[in-house]
Amino acid sequence: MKKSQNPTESEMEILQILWHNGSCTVREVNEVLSEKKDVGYTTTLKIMQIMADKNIVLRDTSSRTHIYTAAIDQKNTQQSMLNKFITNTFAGSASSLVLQALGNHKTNDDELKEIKSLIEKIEKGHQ
Amino acid sequence: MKKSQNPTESEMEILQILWHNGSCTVREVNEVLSEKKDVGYTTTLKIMQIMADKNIVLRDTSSRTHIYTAAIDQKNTQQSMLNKFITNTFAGSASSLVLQALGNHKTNDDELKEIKSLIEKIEKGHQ
DNA sequence: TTGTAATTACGAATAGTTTCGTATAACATT
DNA sequence: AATGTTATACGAAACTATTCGTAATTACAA
Repeated sequence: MKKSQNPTESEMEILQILWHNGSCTVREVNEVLSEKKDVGYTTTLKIMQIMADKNIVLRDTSSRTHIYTAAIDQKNTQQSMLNKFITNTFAGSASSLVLQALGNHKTNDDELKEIKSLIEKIEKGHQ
Repeated sequence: MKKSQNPTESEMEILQILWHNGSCTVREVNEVLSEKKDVGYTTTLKIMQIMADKNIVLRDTSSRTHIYTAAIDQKNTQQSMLNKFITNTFAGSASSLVLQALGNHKTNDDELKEIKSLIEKIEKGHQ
């Protein structure tokens, strides 16, 4: 078994689509991708083939049109990338990342509520 | 004016040192870097030269031993990288990033306090 | 002034990513 | 069967990042 690395940027774009839509064909993924950026069909195909080689996605080849499915978990992947990002960009300080993230993005009341209740849970743990 | 790109991973490692220590020579940076990972002097030198080309750092060449200083602001850089990261990895949702970051990292009471007071400020803004 | 050590400059090897052109195969339509 | 359409496979080109060996330069000391 190969060491599972973090996905590249292009691979993440495709993973977002697969996580959101479930199983997809290359054409479906490429159509969503094309809304945001100029990308050729064979480019998307190639990246998805590479992802299949890396076991980032599963590929059902039983019919001519292959069906791709994310093979790695969204939360786990995000967590692993977040850890690396905090180390690399915020010198390991999760809280300074949180402060910047909250300070510069619009957050609705429900989300704030959720964050507050998580903080309270953490504070209880600190007692 | 050139389009300012985000620093690469290796460049970020060096920037962290410059932000923390102020102006440094290549040797100083390389010594700090060597504590964490195996890296040759000329490798560090090369990256810092590239950074000077990109205007990520300033270089004082008046004496033989060049002195490097970060030329980009820490907060701005972190913010720009954070925005990209949220888009790419968290599908644009800052709050889900915050939840994951708080949930999986140790945060001390002072930091939690700071985060709470920021949330209150945001809530006031929402009224 | 000559040698030694430290520093910078240069360039090349490697690896990984991204992109896409072309070839091939499967299928559909007439 | 012939033709056109759609899909995958293959491979190469371009680009970026990383790493480091070697050469050239400079400074200082003996």
